[in-house]
Amino acid sequence: MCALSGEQVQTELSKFRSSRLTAFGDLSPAEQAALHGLAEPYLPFGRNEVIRSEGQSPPCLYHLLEGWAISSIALEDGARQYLKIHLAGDIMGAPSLPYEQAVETLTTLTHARVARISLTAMGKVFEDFPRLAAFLFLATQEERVILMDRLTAVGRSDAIRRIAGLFVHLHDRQVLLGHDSAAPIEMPLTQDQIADLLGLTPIHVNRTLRRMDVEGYVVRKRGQVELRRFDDLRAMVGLPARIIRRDLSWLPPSQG
Amino acid sequence: MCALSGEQVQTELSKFRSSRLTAFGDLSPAEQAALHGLAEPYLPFGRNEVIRSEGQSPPCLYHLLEGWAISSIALEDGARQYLKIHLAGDIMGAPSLPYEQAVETLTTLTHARVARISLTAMGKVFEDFPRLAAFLFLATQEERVILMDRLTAVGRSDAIRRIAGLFVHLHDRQVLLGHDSAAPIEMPLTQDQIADLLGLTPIHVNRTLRRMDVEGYVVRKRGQVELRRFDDLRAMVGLPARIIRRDLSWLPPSQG
DNA sequence: CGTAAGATTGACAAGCGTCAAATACAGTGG
DNA sequence: CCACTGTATTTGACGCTTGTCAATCTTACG
Repeated sequence: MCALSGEQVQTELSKFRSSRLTAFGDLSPAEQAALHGLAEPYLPFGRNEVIRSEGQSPPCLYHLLEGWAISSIALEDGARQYLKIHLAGDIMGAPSLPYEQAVETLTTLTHARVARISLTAMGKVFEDFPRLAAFLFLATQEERVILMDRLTAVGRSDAIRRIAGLFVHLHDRQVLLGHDSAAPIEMPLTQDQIADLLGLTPIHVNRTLRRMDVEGYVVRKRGQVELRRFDDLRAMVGLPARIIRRDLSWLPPSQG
Repeated sequence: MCALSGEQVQTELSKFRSSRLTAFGDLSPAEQAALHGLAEPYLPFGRNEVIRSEGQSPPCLYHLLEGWAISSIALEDGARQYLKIHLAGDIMGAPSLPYEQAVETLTTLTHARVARISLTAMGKVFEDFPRLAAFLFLATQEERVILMDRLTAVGRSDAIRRIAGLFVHLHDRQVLLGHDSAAPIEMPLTQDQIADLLGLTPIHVNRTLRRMDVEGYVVRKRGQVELRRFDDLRAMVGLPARIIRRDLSWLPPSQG
């Protein structure tokens, strides 16, 4: 069940990047060990390869160890909506867990390493590590807010603001992963893909990117974008920066 | 902390509608008791009253016992995006839990009864009722998928399909709450509100609704909508019906 | 050096937004 | 019972953002 569509399986046990969860609090050694226990041997993928398609049954979980990936939903008329950009450390496929069939297609954007996550191991986390389970719960709420902000952007702002929002979002996430805040952000998406992410057409994305370039908001380079006037870009988005809460004293205590 | 903005507090202990969670599996008596223990005395609200505003700190959880409510995010330019319609039984405010300040504003659409949910009681659920915690985790993933489908609709379909999607979605949820599948659906939203929900203008919503009426898709009544040609409406949306998975054997066993 | 993917540009059309005003409707008070 | 009033719906005219179609250009890479 849940076979990966790659060819060969690597056996190196990967280091579980837990940056997304440690944002809420430090993990005990036992909790870290539990997280490590989730990951199975990883599979290597090339660029633009499908990790798993929507409709696959039963759905399962994946851990992105290295590289970029993206999740999408296809409409029957052939249109495609990109939902989330996955960076190294992300858990992928969780939205499909409650359903008979996978909801989203997972595709690599770059070369990537992906490990399947055992569902029973995930069940064990809820049983033995309540605080870790609560962290997973909170991380899912965070994902929900990211989607809410995206929906707000797509529903209520024009092309330039949506693109600004995308760049600011990617900037913030890459800084969290340790990138220099002033450095250009990595941007391996094509204009076609940006269009499917923001509910636009590639032609209009092109027009708008060019305008942002001319007006000095961004400098486009090969595979990356330099953000000038960053404060102007963030202000343009029209949404507040989301600040993670430090006081989570209502959570259960750490185990081990 | 987390005071409700209503005036008087009622003390009747409400029955916790757990329809959203029992979709995943039956709850043991102890689990049901734990759920009941979450709810505090409830507050009555009138129509179009704010339950809590975005920015409130610290954010907390609410249980909608009766009536309709809706969550929204405001952009700085005054635009507003409605995110989710809440029906009786829904837990509201969860997306804000990881953050310093509440992300979404909660407003009633009809007369409503709302109970605050204690955060420490919620923490206890993770500690003592892992299976229930996993149900909450899955329910959150479900909410995520609902948002993903909405984003797909707003990003990649025209006005009539978005409205069809809204009607089909409300139909399905009301059937889950025990309504007759063939009966007209309850629809207390104004056209302005439908516009803010779907990323349109009220004028265009009006034009499109009228067209749907003329073409025999819907019959509009006072506060409700009768869906004719339901299969055509569902097909128009272009997304598959999402079927909840029965086999959740990977979850921890029931307590008590 | 050839080829394909991606980016760019132009012309045109359409869906949707904006502005403004009229109409229907429910609830209220006299 | 009937004006009164605010809210919601409806309609029209017009324009802009964005989409569509088609072609060209650039770049990466074998």
